[in-house]
Amino acid sequence: MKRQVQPQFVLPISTADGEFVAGYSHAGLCHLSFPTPQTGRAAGSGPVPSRVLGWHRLTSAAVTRALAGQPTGKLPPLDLSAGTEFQQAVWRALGEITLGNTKSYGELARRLRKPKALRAVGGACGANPVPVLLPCHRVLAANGRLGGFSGGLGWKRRLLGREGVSWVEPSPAR
DNA sequence: AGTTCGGACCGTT
DNA sequence: AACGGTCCGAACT
Repeated sequence: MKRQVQPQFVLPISTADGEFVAGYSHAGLCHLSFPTPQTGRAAGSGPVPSRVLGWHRLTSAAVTRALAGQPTGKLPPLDLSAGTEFQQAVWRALGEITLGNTKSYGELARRLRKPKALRAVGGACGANPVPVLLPCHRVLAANGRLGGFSGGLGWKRRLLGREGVSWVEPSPAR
């Protein structure tokens, strides 16, 4: 059961690391994307409700602080309804990993009482609609190895580094 | 010590 | 039916 929740309002977030883009539904923040080479698309449809503007202020501040390796502070309501039950469970668990700490995919799977679903956990992390704020970058492979990252490993290294976390680089071969 | 291989396992498309 | 942001042990170097 998956639903397609298209963001109704799309607003930019300019940071020192580039322009992020936040998408909102009527229920809250439902999408956050990393800066892309081609930026600027203001795909806003119609006037933006003040309630959404308020959410966006929270999102902007949270992203800026997260990029600086600081606590995000208050977050806007998150609309995770686009995900399956399993994905939403993983995403909620992501929110419990505090700043500067990490968990492995296997540990997350165990926490969800599905110890053998560690691979599926990886997939769910990759489908995280709100990266950075839901800290999927704090999920490493076993033994402290870096693991993967949908947004590009460069971002994972950058985010972890700014939080003071150390990791083990993957072996050069592949 | 480190590295490669191969199977096992789960949710998603 | 096939693929992953995996893991573990075994068999190598």
